[in-house]
Amino acid sequence: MPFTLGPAALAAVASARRREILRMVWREEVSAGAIHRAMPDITFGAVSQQLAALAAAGLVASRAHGRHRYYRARRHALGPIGTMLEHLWDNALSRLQLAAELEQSRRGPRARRRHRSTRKA
Amino acid sequence: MPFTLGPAALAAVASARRREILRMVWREEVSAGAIHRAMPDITFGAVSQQLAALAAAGLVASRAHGRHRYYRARRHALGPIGTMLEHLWDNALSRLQLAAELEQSRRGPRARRRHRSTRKA
DNA sequence: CAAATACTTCAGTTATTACTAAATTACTTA
DNA sequence: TAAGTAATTTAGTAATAACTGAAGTATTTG
Repeated sequence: MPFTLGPAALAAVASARRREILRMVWREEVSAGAIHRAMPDITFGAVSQQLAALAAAGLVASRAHGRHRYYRARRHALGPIGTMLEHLWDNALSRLQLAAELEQSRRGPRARRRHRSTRKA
Repeated sequence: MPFTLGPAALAAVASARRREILRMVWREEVSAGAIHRAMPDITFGAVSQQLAALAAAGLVASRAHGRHRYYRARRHALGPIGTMLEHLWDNALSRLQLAAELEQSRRGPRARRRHRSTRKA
């Protein structure tokens, strides 16, 4: 039983943010923290939530080691969708599209400005 | 240039409602009205909007004839996603899933109860 | 041309999703 | 065991998507 790719998987890859994460863990295991460091425009919590969504859809597997948790894509489970994503990623045009999408698709509240330590000496 | 399948296509097939429509027009041309008749739980307007979304994503083509408009899937444009959808549809299990999803995935306002003529004689 | 039919578009409503900030859990190490 | 680090979880907020009901656009037909 090689895992039947369901509607949840389609919903999961419909999000630009989740595709960005999927891409990071496509060929190697990456920790949640490292993924967050690569997308500093959102909080660690937000990254964790998206990882949970990908895992629930069966698109990534995870492994705990110490206080880290490593994620990797379950490529074989993605079947034809995996092929599609690889094409998408190979395509230079779509790299621009991704940037534009991430810019535009940002939902939810905007991060409040952090008071940098410049203030108050 | 055989149409590059973009992120919009992924978003389009992420919706259970749109997949249901895609399936109807997968092997034959079907008019907007006929599609609506097959899904009487939503309005004609809602169907028209979803058809517009599918068309914008390049997943369906349409042809006007008289006062009808006929839609059909652009199967070749879907590439690997098409394959995936066909697998999904062939699978008896996912047929049950679809029913459950359509039941649950309904968004937006609920249709207001029509006052049946029983009231007020 | 008026009425009917087939469909699309618009404005408004609601449900869901993607986030934030903060609280919490789990593990490691001093 | 206390403090620190890595991650998850929770409660609340904002933006978007899927609807409804109604108005608008063509096209056919009496």
